[in-house]
Formats: sequence, C-alpha cells, structure tokens
Amino acid sequence: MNEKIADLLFPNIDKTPEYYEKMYPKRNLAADAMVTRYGPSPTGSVHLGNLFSAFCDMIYARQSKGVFFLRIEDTDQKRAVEGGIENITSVLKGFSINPNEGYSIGGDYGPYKQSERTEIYQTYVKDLIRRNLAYPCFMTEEEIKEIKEEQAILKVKIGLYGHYATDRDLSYDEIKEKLDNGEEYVICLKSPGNPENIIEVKDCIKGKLKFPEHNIDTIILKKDGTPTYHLAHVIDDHLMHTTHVIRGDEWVSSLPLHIQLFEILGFTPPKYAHIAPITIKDSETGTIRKLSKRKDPWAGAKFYEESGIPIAALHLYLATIANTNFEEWYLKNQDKSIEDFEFTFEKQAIGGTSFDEAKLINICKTYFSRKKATEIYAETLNYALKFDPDYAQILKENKELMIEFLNIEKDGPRPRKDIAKYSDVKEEFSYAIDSLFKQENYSKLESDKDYDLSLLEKYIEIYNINDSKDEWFDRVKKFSLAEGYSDNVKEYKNNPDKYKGHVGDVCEAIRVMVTGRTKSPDLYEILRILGKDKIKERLELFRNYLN
RNA sequence: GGUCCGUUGGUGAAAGGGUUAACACGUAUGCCUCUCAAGCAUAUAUGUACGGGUUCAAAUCCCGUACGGACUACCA
Repeated sequence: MNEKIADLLFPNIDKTPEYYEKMYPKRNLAADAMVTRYGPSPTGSVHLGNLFSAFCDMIYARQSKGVFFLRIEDTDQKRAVEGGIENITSVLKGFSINPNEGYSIGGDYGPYKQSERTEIYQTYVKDLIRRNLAYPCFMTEEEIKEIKEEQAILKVKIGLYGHYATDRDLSYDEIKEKLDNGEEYVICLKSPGNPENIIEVKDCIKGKLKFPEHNIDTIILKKDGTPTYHLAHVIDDHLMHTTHVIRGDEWVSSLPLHIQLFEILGFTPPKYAHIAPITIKDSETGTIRKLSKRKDPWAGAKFYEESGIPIAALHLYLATIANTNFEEWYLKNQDKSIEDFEFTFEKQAIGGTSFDEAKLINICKTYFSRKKATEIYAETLNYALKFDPDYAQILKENKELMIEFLNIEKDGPRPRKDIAKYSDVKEEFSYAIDSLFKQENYSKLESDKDYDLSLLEKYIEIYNINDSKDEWFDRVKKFSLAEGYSDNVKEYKNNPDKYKGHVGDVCEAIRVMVTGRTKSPDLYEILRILGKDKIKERLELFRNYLN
C-alpha cells in the first residue's frame, strides 16, 4: 500500500538510499578530525555573523586536521538574489576564509549546491513514504495558515499534528483521486514523537538542552518538490559526513525535529554547536539586539573591506569573540598566530556576544604597530588600488619616501599605534607627499594660536640636516633660548613671565609649519626626511595661509 | 500563548560552592617628554538583574519574578 503510494508520487525516482550510501562512503580521516561546513543561502550580502560562523567552521576543522566545506543552500528560489553565490565566494576569499572542499572548489561529496541535489532528497522521501513515515498533504497554504491562526487563538501548540493533520492517513485511492484532479501537495513528516517524552540533546557550546519530543508533521518537501531546510540539512550532513554542525543559535529550537529526522532516516546525528549571535546595544532604545545590516555599518562584511580593516586583524577580533580566553593568550604569546591557539567549544559564549568597536580598532592598531613599514606600504597600496586609485598612483610614485615616513619610530620598543585602517594612512601621513600637501591642510588646525613667521624663517636658517637627533634637539634648545624661549619646559612653568614660551612652543610652530598639525610623529625625523628645500616650501605655504 | 536560551563594571568578559569578583578594552589622573601616540603608575562593581531557598559557605546549585533574545514559514 505505502509502496504503491510512493511509486504513485515519485514514479521517476528509481534509486534507493543504499545507492547514495555507497556513493558517499565514510571519510578517511582521523577519529578526532572535525568535518564542518558553512551553508549560506544566496539571498543577499554577507553579514558579520555569517562570516563569524564560517570562521569558526574553518578554525575547528583546521586545528583538528579535518575538512571544512562550503555548501550553497539555495533551495528557496524565490529568495535567490542575482550574483548571490558569486558574492559569497568572493567575500569568503576576501576575508581569507578558505574552505578546502565544496562549491566552486570540488570534492567527492558533491554536488555542493542544494538545488542540484533534488533527486537525492526525493529518493529519501520516497523511502520515508514507503515506510509510512511521511505522507502527501493536499491542504493549500491558505488552509494551513487558517489552522495556525485558529491555534494561536486557542493558545495551543501551532502546527500540523493530531486531528489537525487531516491528510495523515489518506488511502491510495484518495491520493490518486486528488492527484488526478490536479491538486497540489507537499510532503509532510509523519512525526512519531510524543511531546510527553522529554529528550535531552547535548550541544557543544550550550551544554545539555531538554525539549519535549517533536510531534509536528513538519513539511519536508515543498509543493515544487524541493526540500525545506530541515530535510536538506539532515540528508546533506549525513551524506557529506559532517561531524560538527556549527550554526547560529536560531536553530536551537529546531533541534528536536532534526534529531527526529536523523533517527527515522537511520542516520547518526552529528554533534551540534550553536553559536550565539553577535549583538549590539541599540543607541536609541538602549536594548540589546542582533547586529543589523540596516542599522549598523559594522554588520556588513563589505564594510570591513571598504574601510580598510586588515583581514588579519579582523581574524584576531573574531578569535577573541570565538574563545573568551584567546585575547589573554594572544597578549602573552605575541609571537604566535591564531593557528597556534587551541579553540574549544567550551570557551565559546553561550549568550549573545556584543560587538565592541573600540576593541576591534585597538586590535587593528596593534596589528599595524607590529608591521614593518614596507609591509604597511604594500598592503596600503593594495587597498588603494581598489578603493582610491588616485592615491594608489601617488603611493607608487613615492614608494621610498612613504616607506621612510611609515618607518618613523618603528625601530624602538614602543612603536606608534596611530593607524587602524588602510584608509587612515592617507590622512595620517597627509604631510608626507608634497603633491597632496596643500594650503588647506593648515585649515584643519585645531589651535588658533598665532605662529611667529619670522621665528620660523630664522629657524630654517640654522637647521642642519646632518645633525643627529641629539644635536638637532640641542640646536633647537639653543635657538629657543636665543629667541627668548626657555629651553626647558619646567623652567618655563616655574617662571612663565621671564620667557615668550618654551622649547615645546618652538617645536609646535615648526611642526605646524611642516605637517599642518599640532600632533605628529617624531619631528626630527619628519624634518630630516623632508629636507631643507621642502621645509622652505612649507614655510611659503604657511605664510600664504596666515596672510 | 507555547518551547528553548540568556542576564557579572562604561564595554568584552574570567571565576562550574570557599580569602580583598581575574584579564583585556575604554575613561580619568600622574610620570616620561618637543606634541600626539606608545610605555609606566594609580583610579574606575558598596558587589554578580530582582526575590526567596539549600549550605558552615553561592556569581556559582534549586525555585519564582522581571527584562532581553531565538523559534513557533511550502525562509534559511
């Protein structure tokens, strides 16, 4: 009887589950190797949360010498976005999150795109019908919706179960008649569960979870013959031999369903690790909510690339979110890299993880402070090539000069931390390139002090580019004294009436003249790299600005 | 309404019954100093959402309340 219904519904399915079981044999991996997967649906731009979850997939597979594969979950053609898949692969690549198997890469467990696996899903569904564990349901979407509304009013459990599941036991003849009438149908699970039973599921991150057993006749095949997420997840992760399903915790409540599906299909369920969402405190309402692409620029993956956050720094940040003890470890092991750290699910946050912009920026600054000038130059050029071609051209033409500037104060034990993003370089080193240094640079000055042009003119006369740093500063001090400025800040503070100012004021004037700012890296170095001629040019610019 | 999860400082958080609740970020002040950054030093929870209970002892275990989140789609 069920055999007949199965053949009636799926006349073209001639394969059996055994066929696929043979086709996708067990992976030849060490016992503790994790097989993880990232399963995005191509419905739009990539969210930081997606990236985070893919990052977790990658690190766990990598450190256990397992496999991390990419599977495109595109069973809903209505929501598909043009170019969505290409966008996903390019974003992953851009963020150095590299699956070692899967869509666009290849592997023995494909196809890795769910829309190409319809026959596989239907084979298993046909078998389920044969075994009386699934059935066709001819209710229309409207009818199902009405039932749910009614259930909401009655305050009972929502879904198809008990007497609500009217098509549960349709006979062959009844089904045949409806089919002949051209009625459309979906395939529902004939859930064998009893909600009185409590099942316990162990989540790698959240620990033991208890649920009532699943008893809803959930739709597993839509009327167009494609599977819903639940079925696709169970069949794919079984056939692809995923060992650890790492996914957002919005899936936790589907766990009883998924476990049940694994059971009735005769599969061993994988281990689950449900990761907490990345949250943020809403500045308007003060409440904590998920990071939103609409409201938070930091939520979109593209934003990081465009604003020039180094990928390695973002990885470091994601690692600090992933394992709460990573940050401390990294601080103590600065010579090591993410690969050397052993991530564990136990150290992963259970509740929401709040996005901390200040911390990300701090990590970025530390990242840059440890980079060599030549590396910063190369990476910045790379960034500019993509997002600021004009600046890229300038960088190319001034390679040696830029590297010299980027190298200021790099040697010492206390490297500067003033760059957080590639896009900061242009502004931070605005004084470095002559063609970019215009009179307008002075208008950004915060101080409206009067600077003594004649003092600067005199200073240029005594400036000697061959001075060592100490000689240079001695000369500045002597000059200050001669011009009526104290050569010692403390001395000036004790006797402010005796002087026009102190050596710091003299330096500030020089600094403003050459950089257009009151703050800058080491002044001696800047003057030396610029050279006397350029210093003179800056004086002229400054003169024009003041007049 | 139902099911499940969470709630420690300005922020991320550590601490799975036992001295003054780690560490990091941020902020503030001081030192250093030609400025800023960095570095160093100090400060920054009258107490772990609230209320009960268990215990010699609770942030840690139990119950209740409040608040927040997820799911309750022929979306994933």
